[in-house]
Amino acid sequence: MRMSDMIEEFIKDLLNTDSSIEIQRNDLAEKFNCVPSQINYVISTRFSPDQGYYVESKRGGGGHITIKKINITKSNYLMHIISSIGDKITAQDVSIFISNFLSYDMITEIEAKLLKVATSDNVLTIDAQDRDKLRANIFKNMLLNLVED
Amino acid sequence: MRMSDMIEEFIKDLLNTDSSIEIQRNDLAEKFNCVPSQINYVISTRFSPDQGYYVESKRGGGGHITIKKINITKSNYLMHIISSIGDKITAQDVSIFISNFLSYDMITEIEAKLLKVATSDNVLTIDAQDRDKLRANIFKNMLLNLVED
DNA sequence: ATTTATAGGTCAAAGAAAGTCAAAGTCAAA
DNA sequence: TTTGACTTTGACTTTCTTTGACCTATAAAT
Repeated sequence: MRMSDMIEEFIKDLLNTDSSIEIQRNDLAEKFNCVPSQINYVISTRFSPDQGYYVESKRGGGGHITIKKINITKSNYLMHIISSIGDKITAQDVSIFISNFLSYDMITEIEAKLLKVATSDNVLTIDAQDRDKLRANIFKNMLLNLVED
Repeated sequence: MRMSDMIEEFIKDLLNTDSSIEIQRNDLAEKFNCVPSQINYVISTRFSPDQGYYVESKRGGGGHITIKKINITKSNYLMHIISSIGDKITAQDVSIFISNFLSYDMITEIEAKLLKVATSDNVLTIDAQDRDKLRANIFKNMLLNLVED
């Protein structure tokens, strides 16, 4: 298992008992035997606002990083996501969204699989230049259909 | 015996003990003394959706290829549908399939909507010649993931 | 006030995998 | 014996992760 994944898991575990946590970058880096900037990498790729997290930090003595899990309603969240997606999206970004929908219990496992499959690189067998555009279109339209009516 | 056949056999052996496996392309290539892209060839010719396999992968450090074998006996009907669909399908035919699934209570309303929207003409914004082919691919892969596992 | 120690932030390069595509090879059937 | 489907190979590309050098902000000490 990748180091990034382990760190991500560790943080998500913390967030499971507490919706807002405070970590110390250097401590965490030491715990996982990695460079401190690795923590930034994990946070920026797995705990972005789009993913429903709010992050703030403070430098200097007693510095720390606070990560908060935001709670929003399903249709609000979905609508927000839909409008935030531009006319292109990568498979990775889709996958981030999906794991968040899951962690918020907004969709079922099967629905997650359907979303993932219908937008995956393997399945979208067209020129790479056009793929992200097509993917955004499919994804947004599928999401629209998940918004409660 | 052809190398492709040996690799195919090897992977199928793995899948016999485990319905979902994760391989490392380079490792496997090394094991068989072939170029890595040979693995892609084997996967694309022997582990397609029509053959009951779902494939996904991730690049970069810690990258891997996941191959999932769908349990055919559990969902003969769906597998039959999947393999009966050629490499092209129209939106109309998809829609017929979907209403059948619904009337047999094989899928939920939401799943039906997801299937429909992900394969609709409006959403598949590519040249008409390629659309039915892409649609078949998306549809089959989505169905594969509805097969209970 | 200024300095020093203590955090965290940024960014780009290097590394680690996998994907693509087309050329070249093989082999059986026509 | 030519053709065409299938296979093998490798150069090149893309994606994701790890690492480290350098930068900035804050607090504590002087």
